[in-house]
Amino acid sequence: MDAVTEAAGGRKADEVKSAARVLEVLELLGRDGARLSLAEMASAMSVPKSSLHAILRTMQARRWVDLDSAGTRYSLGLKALLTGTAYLEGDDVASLAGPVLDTLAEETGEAVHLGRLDGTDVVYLAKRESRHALRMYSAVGRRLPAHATALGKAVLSQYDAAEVQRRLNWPLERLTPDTVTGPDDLLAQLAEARLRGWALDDGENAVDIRCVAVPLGATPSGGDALSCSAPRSRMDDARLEEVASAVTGAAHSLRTLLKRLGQH
Amino acid sequence: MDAVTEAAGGRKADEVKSAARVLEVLELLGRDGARLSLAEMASAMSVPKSSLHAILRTMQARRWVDLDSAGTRYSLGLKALLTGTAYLEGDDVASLAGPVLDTLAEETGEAVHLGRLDGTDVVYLAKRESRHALRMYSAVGRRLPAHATALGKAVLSQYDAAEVQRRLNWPLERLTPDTVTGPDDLLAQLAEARLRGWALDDGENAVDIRCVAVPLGATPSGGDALSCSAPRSRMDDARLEEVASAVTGAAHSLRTLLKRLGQH
DNA sequence: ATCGAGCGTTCAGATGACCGAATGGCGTTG
DNA sequence: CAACGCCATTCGGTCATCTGAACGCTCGAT
Repeated sequence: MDAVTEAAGGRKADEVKSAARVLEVLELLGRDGARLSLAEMASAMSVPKSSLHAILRTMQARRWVDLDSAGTRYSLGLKALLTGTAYLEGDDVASLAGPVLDTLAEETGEAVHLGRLDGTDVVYLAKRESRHALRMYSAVGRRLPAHATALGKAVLSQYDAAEVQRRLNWPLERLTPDTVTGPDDLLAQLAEARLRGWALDDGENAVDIRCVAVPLGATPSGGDALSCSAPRSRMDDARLEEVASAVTGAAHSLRTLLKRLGQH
Repeated sequence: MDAVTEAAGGRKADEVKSAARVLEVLELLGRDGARLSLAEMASAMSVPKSSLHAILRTMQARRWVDLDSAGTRYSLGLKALLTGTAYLEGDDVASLAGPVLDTLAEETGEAVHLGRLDGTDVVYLAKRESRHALRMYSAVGRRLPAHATALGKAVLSQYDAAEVQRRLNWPLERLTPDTVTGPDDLLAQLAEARLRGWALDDGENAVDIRCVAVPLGATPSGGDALSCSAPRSRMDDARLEEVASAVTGAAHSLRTLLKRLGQH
């Protein structure tokens, strides 16, 4: 029955306007690295300046946004730091993953990640850096399109074709020349991943980066997966298999820890 | 000129009610590790259930809070993860501190922190873990009273007595038997820290933990400091001096990096 | 089975927020 | 030196949110 609200190209139904705006401000400042003026934000959000002004005053008073000394540029405040880390501490999967990621990072020597599917994106929940000098960039909280990452494909491989069709926005966004964009290609890759037990990203998200991921199965909060990424120069096909089995082992350990937790 | 707003023992001036409530929800879920029901939150915040209900619906639709499968317990959502890390990425001090902390952690082998004063609290902006098995607990985003931490005292030692009196809430909260609570004791410690160049926390915040901190001087966003913490068993007076000089060196490096950045 | 306590949810009236235009301050341009 | 552009900020009328009480529901206890 919620189709009614979404139909007619309409606004969201019963939303509290200023509540939604607060969240939109946080998302805006979080995305663009901050440093925006009131006028810039108002136009970006299509909200009257005067309305946004009152909201920003409230947020500033509570230290959720900072105003620079000139009084003209807003950025995220210190209170914003609290929520991110608190989310991770309150999450069973993320907090149990620590030791597993440590082990996996040590075994492989490469960058390893815990990711979670959120809509059409994958969000990094935790990471361990590669010990090599040549590193890939990543950050906890960062989002990447699910269809272009091993993590995303690992999670999606647990769903059936109809579910995948429903969840993603077609056509898929292209990030590199190798990004898969059509449903047929993606579904074929997912089927392969399902059989094999792990998903592959071969330069589909960042050129020259190969990445292997294994889904964690039914976790309370949607779909999680573990991955290991490295530059192609350190990840030939043979090495890929090695890494995949290490990641599979780590995923198995984490699943075991989660089961144990579930039984109190 | 910001004294005007704080003066007059001010009631909340023009706050947008639902905006303030959104932030309060995030703070509440962030503090208590989440898992709260609507009724619990409503009573904790002294807000009618029905009002909070609409706000939580809005937050849930945007994935800033999650509702468990039973539909009765709220926790932080995935969007909350974005702001915390974005704050750190947008902050010059925090992003330059990485390598400096790495070096300091390697030199000392103990837990090292970058902290920032926020009101009467110190917030951890970054940390590196001790390499010993016996570790102290800490987390980025976590808050501790400034007067009971080396980080807080390091920052406060840069202000004069009147400023310190004004900034803190007297009497100071007692966390351990050794916490200083009176103005005279604290001001004496701050004067000592100013002369010596580093501040000390000797079990005033957590029993058996000793911590050394050095202020970073005038940073754009208030007061920052670097610290190194260890259990008393690994931190006798001689070791304290050693560690203090390592932290001082690290603080100097970081100040140099910041100056260089300031000159483009 | 019956009751009751707790939960999330709904609704119509009262209150407070939102909006657009107008104001005053500041740095930059002609 | 003056005029402009851009900025944050204020103010009263209109409308949407907030409110408190009532509802249906799922539990656990009687």
